[in-house]
Amino acid sequence: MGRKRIRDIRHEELIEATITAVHQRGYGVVTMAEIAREAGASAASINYYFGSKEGLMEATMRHLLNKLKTAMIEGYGAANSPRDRLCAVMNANFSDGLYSVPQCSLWMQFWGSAPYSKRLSRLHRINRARVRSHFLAELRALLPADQVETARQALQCYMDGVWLQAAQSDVPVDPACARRAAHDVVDLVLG
Amino acid sequence: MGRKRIRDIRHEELIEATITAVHQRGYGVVTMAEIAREAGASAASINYYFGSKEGLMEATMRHLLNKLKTAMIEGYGAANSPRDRLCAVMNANFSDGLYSVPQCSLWMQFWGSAPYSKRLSRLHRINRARVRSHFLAELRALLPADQVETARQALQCYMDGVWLQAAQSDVPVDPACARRAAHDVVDLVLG
DNA sequence: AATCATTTTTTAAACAGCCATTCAAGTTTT
DNA sequence: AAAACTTGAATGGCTGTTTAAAAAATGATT
Repeated sequence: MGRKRIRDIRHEELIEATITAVHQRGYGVVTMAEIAREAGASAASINYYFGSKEGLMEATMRHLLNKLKTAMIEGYGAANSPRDRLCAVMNANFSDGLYSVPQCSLWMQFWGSAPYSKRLSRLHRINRARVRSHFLAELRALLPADQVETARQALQCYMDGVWLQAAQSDVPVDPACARRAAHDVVDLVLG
Repeated sequence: MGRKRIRDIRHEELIEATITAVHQRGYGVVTMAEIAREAGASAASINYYFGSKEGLMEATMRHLLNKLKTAMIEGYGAANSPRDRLCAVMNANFSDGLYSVPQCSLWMQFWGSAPYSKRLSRLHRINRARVRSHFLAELRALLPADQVETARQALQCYMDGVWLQAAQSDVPVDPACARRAAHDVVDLVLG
């Protein structure tokens, strides 16, 4: 039990430091030394735990994707109408623990880097496919077949767009407010 | 007359090469040498014409922003109802000359880098404000006041989201198709 | 047309700096 | 004692930028 403790603690610390440091300095520019300083560790220890810079980035992305997945599953279970389940997907993306400027910033930087890394683009593809199929499943129960795809694109692109905007905000964003706006958009799309 | 020719030719060549090279390799990773090779020139000549790597990037962004501005003004003049003008803004963003994978890719990378560069973030802010005010002006004529802001966000975020998606596509995108989808979304939002 | 001084354009090579990664030598924990 | 953890320092490679010198274009003068 104790054997695994330190390893887990360092993993979390370094991933949190990565989120902060990447947000502050930019994905392509941030250095191992900066991330290490943010975590109060040394650059060498990052390689000890993650093997390489890319390994750290992948682990950080996995961490965020897991948070998203968890939030989604949680909200999905509580909802019991198609419309509520649609909103649950939105709520997950705009949940308190996920929808913050540093995390949206990181997400956007990952989007930018994904096309150039096999490992990152795989994660990206999987996540996008999951969101997509959730949307489709609910929309099919609510709209005529020929409107489903338009509605899905509108909702999914809206979600991405909001994150993109949040990533560039220089003031903190308000998750509750974003959720309310998202519900308005859902209602708008459902007519 | 002939005096200015070479300078202008090189500017265009290098900017085109930048779009291609950044799309292929990524904004944060692409090197001066790679861009130069793409243009059939030397890295030193880039500095001769643009002063620095950042100068080249700024010039490239300005080039794209100008294309967008031109396309927008053009379509705006031809439209003569609020709804058509809304579509004109969309059409500009999805016009044949602008809506391509490499250019969307560049745009996304630009979004990611903007927060870390005074010069780039200024360009970004100006462009976003222009789109925003165009949307608001038309929506005010079409919707009750309390729905205008929701509708604007839905449309603007949708636009950004579609670009984001295009940037990650590994097959060419279809501008005409994107415009049609955008019109559907406009109609959806207008009810 | 031909010459030649001047300006503009081009690049190879040198420069200076930075960074991810490795490694050996320590420290701490089990 | 063994295993796990930590890091300072060395390594090797790569990058943007500068420089100096050559090549090409230009324009004035003959």
